[in-house]
Amino acid sequence: MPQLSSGGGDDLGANDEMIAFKDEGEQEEKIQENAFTERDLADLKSSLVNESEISQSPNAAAVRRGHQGEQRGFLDKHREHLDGVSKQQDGGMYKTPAYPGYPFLMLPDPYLPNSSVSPSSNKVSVVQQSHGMHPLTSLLPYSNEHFSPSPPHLPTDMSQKTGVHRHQSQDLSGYYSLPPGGVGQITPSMGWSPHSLMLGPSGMHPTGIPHPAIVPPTGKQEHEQYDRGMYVKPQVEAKREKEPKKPVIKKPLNAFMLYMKEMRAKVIAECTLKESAAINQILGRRWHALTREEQAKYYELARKERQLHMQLYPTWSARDNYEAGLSGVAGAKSKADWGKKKRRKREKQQDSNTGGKRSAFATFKEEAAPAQLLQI
DNA sequence: AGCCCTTTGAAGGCC
DNA sequence: GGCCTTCAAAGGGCT
Repeated sequence: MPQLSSGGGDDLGANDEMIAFKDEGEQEEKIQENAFTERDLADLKSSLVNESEISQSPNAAAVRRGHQGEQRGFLDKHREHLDGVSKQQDGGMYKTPAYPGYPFLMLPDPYLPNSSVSPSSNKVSVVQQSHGMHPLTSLLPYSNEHFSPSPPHLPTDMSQKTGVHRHQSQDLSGYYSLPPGGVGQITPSMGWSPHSLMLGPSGMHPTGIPHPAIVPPTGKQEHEQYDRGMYVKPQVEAKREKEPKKPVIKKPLNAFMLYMKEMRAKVIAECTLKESAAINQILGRRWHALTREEQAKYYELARKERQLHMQLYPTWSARDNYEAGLSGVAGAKSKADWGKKKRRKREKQQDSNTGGKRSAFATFKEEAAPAQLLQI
């Protein structure tokens, strides 16, 4: 198993090493990249705005009018934001060998009505929270309060599955100590956020530690009906409750996913876009435009997420969610459906290899922003 | 209702 | 070890 082969150290993030970008002329390239990103974002935005204008968006014209300034403002803000982060993390993970603990501690009140941890947060609270918040807030539920140096609920030997061994990582308490004033930019909308404390019974880890990675088998985590104790059972779910199913433990988010969670709202606000596919494209490009240090922040976060996940669910394997087809909305897909999906994907790939049917979005991409969009 | 699209990264299986 | 596949989030679009 890969985990085993990681050398047994506490570095579960062996794979979190930074992607080696071109070293040659890197700075220049980075600058060009940023400049390009601006241009490119403008292209994408304007094409998308045009498109939405056509499709009767009443704000589209106004958006386009304020387009240039807005974009400029956003990029500046973005840089300031990142600068701020860098400053906050000065002496952080790459300067200090022993990572002193993350400055992640502004605890947003998850119970505030406007908090983006609300079920509808991603739809409504488009402008907010990301600033001044840090993704690691999501780790708060696993602070010292829950984690004693040797969690009593964790067996010394985690291996329960044959061939599965998820080693016990080092004392995490150091990671989750709460340095005074250590306020990062935590987005409460990120997966492992304090609101997970409100998880219903199905979101409760057997150890008693609630975890957002555990979602009811009936649906996507993002629906978050368990939020703030305001959970009201939809009929369908009430039905399903009759036949108890195993709670779903989701994969921990990787660095890019964490980045997306944090930045999505910003991009949506700035670009007046909602289509996730387009947003994700922009985010993907921005991700590449980040400096190594900036990316490192997210790799580190992701590493910690994995560590926690591993400690909480030592026997969990990513494979667990494969055949169950648990990522679907219904969450109750049959193996047959899963097989179908697999086949479809294979066929799709074959199609693309043989110049088969292309997605509408791919077509749109090429029409909207020809060569530039695909660069970086 | 449920899948698709789109992104990157992690993990697991297969050869 | 390299390659391939699946899943993680998100939400509009499409069937």
